[in-house]
Amino acid sequence: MKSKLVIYNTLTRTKENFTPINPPFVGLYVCGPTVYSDVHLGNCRTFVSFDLIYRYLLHLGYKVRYVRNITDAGHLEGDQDEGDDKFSKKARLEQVEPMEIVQRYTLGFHHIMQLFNVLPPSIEPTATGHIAEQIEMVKTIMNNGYAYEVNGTVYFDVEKYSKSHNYTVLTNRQLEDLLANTRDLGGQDEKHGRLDFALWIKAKPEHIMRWPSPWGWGFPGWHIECSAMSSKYLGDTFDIHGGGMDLAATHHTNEIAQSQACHHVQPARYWVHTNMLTVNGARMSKSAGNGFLPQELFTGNHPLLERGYSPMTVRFFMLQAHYRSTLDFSNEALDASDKGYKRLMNAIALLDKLTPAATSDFDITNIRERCYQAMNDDFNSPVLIAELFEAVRIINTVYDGKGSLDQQNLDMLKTLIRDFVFDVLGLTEEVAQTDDFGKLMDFIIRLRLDAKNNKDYATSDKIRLQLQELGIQLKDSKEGTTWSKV
RNA sequence: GGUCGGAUGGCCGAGUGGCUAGGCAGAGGUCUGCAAAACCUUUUACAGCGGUUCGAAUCCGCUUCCGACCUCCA
Repeated sequence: MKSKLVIYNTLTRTKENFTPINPPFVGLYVCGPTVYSDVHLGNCRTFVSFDLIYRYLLHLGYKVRYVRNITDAGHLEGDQDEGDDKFSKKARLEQVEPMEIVQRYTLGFHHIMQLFNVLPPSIEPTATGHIAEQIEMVKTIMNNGYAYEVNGTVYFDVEKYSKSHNYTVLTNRQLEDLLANTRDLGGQDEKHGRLDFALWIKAKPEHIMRWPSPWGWGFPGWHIECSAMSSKYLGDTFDIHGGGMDLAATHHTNEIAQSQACHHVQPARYWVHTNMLTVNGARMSKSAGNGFLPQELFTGNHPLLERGYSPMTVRFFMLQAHYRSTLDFSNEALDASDKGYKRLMNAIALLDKLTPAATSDFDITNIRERCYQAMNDDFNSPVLIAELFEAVRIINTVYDGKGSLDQQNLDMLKTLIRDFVFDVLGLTEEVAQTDDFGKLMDFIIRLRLDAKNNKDYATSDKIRLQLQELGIQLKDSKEGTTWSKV
């Protein structure tokens, strides 16, 4: 296993060598979507980023159990531990059952993930499917003395926890500062401490999504589901826990506290946080109204978009930035990625047309080594892509007859492309050249060649221009004619 | 206000104490019936001011600006 993989760990704020607890197995947990509305592009970036991580771990030969949850209960409007959960609110607005909301947006999420060629996780557990586990966990935390019940709601006692544990381990903040910036407890507030958060919430009479518990009818708090489900499927301590950076300060901080209070161990060894997608420098978010839905991006049907971009162009765009950097969205940047992606794919399409020579002007081993170096350095996909464009130049040069590859290097080049472009980056060719459409194109190209051989340039140009209007670009060369979608 | 992270050429975006990132765009050239593509060459750079160093865009300090989190968000 060529594994000198280093991963940036939010817990230590440094890059660390990746050493699984129980190799070759790797446990990976990622906080999934809350399915009360459509996923926007920023959400997608996180899942594409972890798809890259998952794919590379698989490529290295690890047996990865990838758990990514669906939050379908307990996520409140405003994190004040009061009011409605997001599903009930949306359901009331649309006059449907909350679980209809859950179903609709879960299906939508899966559809979008497929378009982005994001591999499904090994297990995709839901919060509503693990109510019993969550209740058990809350009971244990209470028994361990880190939670208390008030009128059917159970709160986590942050103050008590922080006497023996580092509550702010992920964010390095001072507890006093947190306290200073938290609102005053009102007279009617049930919480003992300002930072306390709900593990279990008493259902109001009108609340539809509710389950029986030792504390009466209620529903789980937002954070407890991830603790309960990650420990159920990956163990009390597992290898990697991931999510968007925005979750670190609250959700993940509380997850760690709950898990510690329950199991007396850190839940995850490596905490990985992906950065935000921005628009004009500001974070894309649901509430700011600057979010794109994937469908709007694909069709170009949005005021900020000049045209539509294909899912693979968008995936490529995302992978051209490192997952821990913000990525700024713009039409210009998408255009550049679109052309770059097509350049990459056009070169790959030429790969099968290359004929091996007796000698080789290029050494693919070096490029391969650099590709691994890039990915081993905290999954540096932009550097990987830069290396792959080196391979693109080699392919084009050989195709132009200005350089040669022997059989061994040609085979290595094909393996390199398969491994890194398709397996690790998860890119796909959006138009297959071998299907019926491709056969049809071959036929048209032969017709045009006949015309050209007869010096009937009027006909050959007509064919070329007509195809261009249909969005298909012909390219003549010594080896023959190829085509690509514009 | 607190914590954290940024500021790289026309745009996006890597990286690093001395060696070309890459993509897109621009310029010139080669090839070509035309077109496109490809290939070659090439212009524009590391926010500002100090300091450390033989040498800093890269380390340190200060300044300015920006963002994220601290209230729901991947």
